[in-house]
Amino acid sequence: MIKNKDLEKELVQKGYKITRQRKIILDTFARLKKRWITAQELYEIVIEKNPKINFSTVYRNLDILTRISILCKIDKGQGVYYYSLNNKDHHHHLICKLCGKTKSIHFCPLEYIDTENFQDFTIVEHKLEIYGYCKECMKDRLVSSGK
Amino acid sequence: MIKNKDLEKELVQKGYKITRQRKIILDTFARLKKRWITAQELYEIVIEKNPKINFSTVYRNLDILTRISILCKIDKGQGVYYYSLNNKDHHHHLICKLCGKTKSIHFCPLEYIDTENFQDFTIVEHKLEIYGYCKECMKDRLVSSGK
DNA sequence: TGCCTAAATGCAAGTATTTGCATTTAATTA
DNA sequence: TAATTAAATGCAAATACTTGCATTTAGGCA
Ligand SMILES: [Mn+2]
Ligand SMILES: [Mn+2]
Ligand SMILES: [Zn+2]
Ligand SMILES: [Zn+2]
Repeated sequence: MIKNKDLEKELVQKGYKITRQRKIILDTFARLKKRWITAQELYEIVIEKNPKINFSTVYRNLDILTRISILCKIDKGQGVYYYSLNNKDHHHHLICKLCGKTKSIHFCPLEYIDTENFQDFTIVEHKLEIYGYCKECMKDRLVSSGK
Repeated sequence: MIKNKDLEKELVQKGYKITRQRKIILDTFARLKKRWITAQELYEIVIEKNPKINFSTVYRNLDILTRISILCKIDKGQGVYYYSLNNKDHHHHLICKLCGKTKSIHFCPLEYIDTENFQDFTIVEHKLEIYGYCKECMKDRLVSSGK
């Protein structure tokens, strides 16, 4: 169970203020657990509790929460970003190009890369996303292509 | 030397038409060699030769050329995409967060991933980008932080 | 060469996200 | 508790990119 109180503590500790808007946003993600939502979907949930919250406040909070790793932000290839509570452990994603389903993988390329070859480049971040078809969607593809 | 005639041949072979607009775009990338440019920069070069070419034509062509791997598209983290002629070999990028310089690397995570573990997921694409600081920018950072 | 048609373009409107700036507010301190 | 102030918010405009639809055009064929 993810407690929004813990998330608030983390924010305070990093010097951010706990605003009414931010509380609602954190609370929403805590209740959604690991479900992925878009900025638009978050906005719609959030205005139920505070009808005058602004879209740019939503975006600014998504940005901060992502940068401090409370949220995870992914591009499912649909022209919109998806957000959800981040796992504590470092991971990447498999993303189904058809249904958008995602799966975390604990493989990380940085463990395999020969960083000795990059003395002249200091790595600070990386992004790996793997796209394809999940089992179910692959089945559908085979069927519709006449097996 | 990259010849735009070769690029045109590739397009024809894949069933695309060679329009006046497309010729100018291909020619521009061929002449720029491996320099990275944004859609805006391309548009500005291209209207010199045909002042009535439309921005959406530029975007649509960038999209097609990227999808068929004639161009490579990267996110340097500045809120705009950069495009350049693609290498023929599969590669990924190191991107400097300060000056935007990029370096191709021929390391690919898919060679290290244990695909046996993903029988239930069919991989068709992947995206790896590594961000950090290049030698020069790292030097500047060390200096400005008081060595 | 002229006709035909699918593909490409132009244009205008739409979408997702970001930003500048004036105002409000959370949290610190007196 | 009231005063202070940096951070956060609201609002409106900007940016980067995409899309629908009417029109044009490349390239195949008679
Ligand atoms: Mn994640
Ligand atoms: Mn590349
Ligand atoms: Zn799927
Ligand atoms: Zn640099």
